[in-house]
Amino acid sequence: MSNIFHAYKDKVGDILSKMAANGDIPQGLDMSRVTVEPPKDATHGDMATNAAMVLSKAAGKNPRQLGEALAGKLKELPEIREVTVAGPGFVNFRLADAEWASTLRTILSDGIYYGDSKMGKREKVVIEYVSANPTGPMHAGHVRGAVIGDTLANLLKKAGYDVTKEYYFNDAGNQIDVLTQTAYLRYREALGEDIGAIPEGLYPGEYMKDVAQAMVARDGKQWLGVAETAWAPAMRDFAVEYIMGMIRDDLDLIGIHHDVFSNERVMIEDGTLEKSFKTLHDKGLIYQGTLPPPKGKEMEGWEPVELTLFRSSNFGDSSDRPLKKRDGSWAYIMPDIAYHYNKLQRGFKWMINVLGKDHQGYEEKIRPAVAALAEGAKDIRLNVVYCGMVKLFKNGEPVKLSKRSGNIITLRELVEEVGAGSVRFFMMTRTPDSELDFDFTKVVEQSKDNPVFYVQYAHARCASVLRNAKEMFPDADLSPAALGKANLARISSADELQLVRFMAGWPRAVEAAAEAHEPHRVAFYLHDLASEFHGFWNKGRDDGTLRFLHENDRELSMARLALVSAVKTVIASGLAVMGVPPVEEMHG
RNA sequence: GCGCCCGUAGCUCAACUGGAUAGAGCGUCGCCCUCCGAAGGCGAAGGUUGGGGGUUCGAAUCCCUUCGGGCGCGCCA
Repeated sequence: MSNIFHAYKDKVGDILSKMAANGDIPQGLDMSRVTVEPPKDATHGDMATNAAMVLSKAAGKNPRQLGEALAGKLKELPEIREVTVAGPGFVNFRLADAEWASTLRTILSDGIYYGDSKMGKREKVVIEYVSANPTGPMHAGHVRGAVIGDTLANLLKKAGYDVTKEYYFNDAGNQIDVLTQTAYLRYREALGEDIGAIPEGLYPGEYMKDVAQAMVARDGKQWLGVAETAWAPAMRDFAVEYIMGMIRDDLDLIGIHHDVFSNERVMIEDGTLEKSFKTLHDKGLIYQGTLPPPKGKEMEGWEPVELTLFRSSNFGDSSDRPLKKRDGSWAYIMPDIAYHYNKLQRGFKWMINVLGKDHQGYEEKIRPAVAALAEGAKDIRLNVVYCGMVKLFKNGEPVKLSKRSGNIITLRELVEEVGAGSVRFFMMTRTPDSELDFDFTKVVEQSKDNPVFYVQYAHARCASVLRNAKEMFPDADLSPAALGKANLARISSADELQLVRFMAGWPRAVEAAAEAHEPHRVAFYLHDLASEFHGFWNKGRDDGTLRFLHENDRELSMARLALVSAVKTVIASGLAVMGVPPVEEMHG
């Protein structure tokens, strides 16, 4: 357990237990609200506990009094240097320098795994993201959800969960029929036929020509002049597989690799769909009925019709939902219900879906079904993380996108223009559900306006110091393991300790971000850490004694290099969660 | 009409999920390179957290209400 705040919370807990045993406070108080956190203002101390305020009422004491009692006990611990009671009853304390030296050694020995937590207790969680249907290459609009999902998955792994990254796609609905028709048209074109303009309603993208070319290469002319029932399945399967291949390649460009791909057709073919429907049916949750017209919304051509309905209103939904269309075929939601049933069957009790904000209606339909299928299990969790839309800008001007004219920006173009690392980082600079302005010009800019650059620059500076150190002390072993043995008592200035203190917060930041499902916090943490580092760096410019390297004081140099190496490590650890490779050197 | 999200500095956003004096970046103004990377840093100015009420030791955060914005609400995915 590397989270130092947990360690001190335990210490506070021990003291409170002893106080209870001594009769200083009542036995059996509810400790669940007691926290040990860094105070907002660092001048208050290294850590603060709210114990006195939270417990005062139940203990029948005033918070200041209780705080003083707690402070007295804390003072007896050798690892605590100073204790004060402040404000309404906060107990603030400072740690002995040796504690920070030990934190530094932990970072150096844990390396990129520093910040790993056992919080998740290996609990299984399936996180579904991207889930674009195979109708074309990934475009810019898919990227936000992809990056948020992947980073969240990485974050939950780091926090100790057993994470499965999953991609689900529909390969049996209307979209796929359109795809099949388009593919066949392009196939005929590839074999020399003049097809004219692509008709309205089909996919106009040039990539469909590639699909057709590949089909010709495989099957030649064999599908010309045969019945649609013959070519359609072949064309469909080929196109779906080809485009899924494109999508996988696109995802690979930004370092995203799913563990499991699930699809609608399999749900249908292996009977999962039928089984999930039957399960609902056997529970008496399916009936034939007619829904009232939707309120407050003009429905053109609405007419009452009897459909196969699911009693989702039993599970908190505002109305029941049709599972079959008028013609008796499945409504789109049914395969998705089956897919969630499949997740339950695989033993997942926790499911996270990362969706675009425009899919908000999806959740209220799927949640009741999951509740119904969960066999009354109380510990089934379904979380939906909504991602805001991305608006693209160039030189401050919005980039106009139009699917019809084929003017879309693909993920590949995005990555080729600004780089995978920048794309990933930049997408993480807002809370997931807020809209994001993505300005190409800014993202490639090499200045502090660009958070990606700012963080990378700090990492590069660390690397640079280590390179310079190698020249100054050619015989020195500058590996993290060796630097961990330096005399870290030499790390003693307020600015250095502040840096260590901030890094001690990384495990805590990981846990908080994982718990809140807010991967963007990793980006903010890294930006703040970079800021602390740049600040310290510049102090060395003004005050020579604060520089990292001192030719005539090898001991101090090694201690400071340990600090630099630790900063480099923590930045790398955070970038790893974000799927961004750290850079050793900047080139301009 | 109903449901979800949001409203914080001139702009774009944070705020460790209820903590202490609400913080960054941009923009504006001033300062710092003989010195490990100035692609940086330091400082100044800028706020009734949309308005009103409530809950409690304590509210940007929770509840109610009101105003303003975004999204979604049969058989499209």
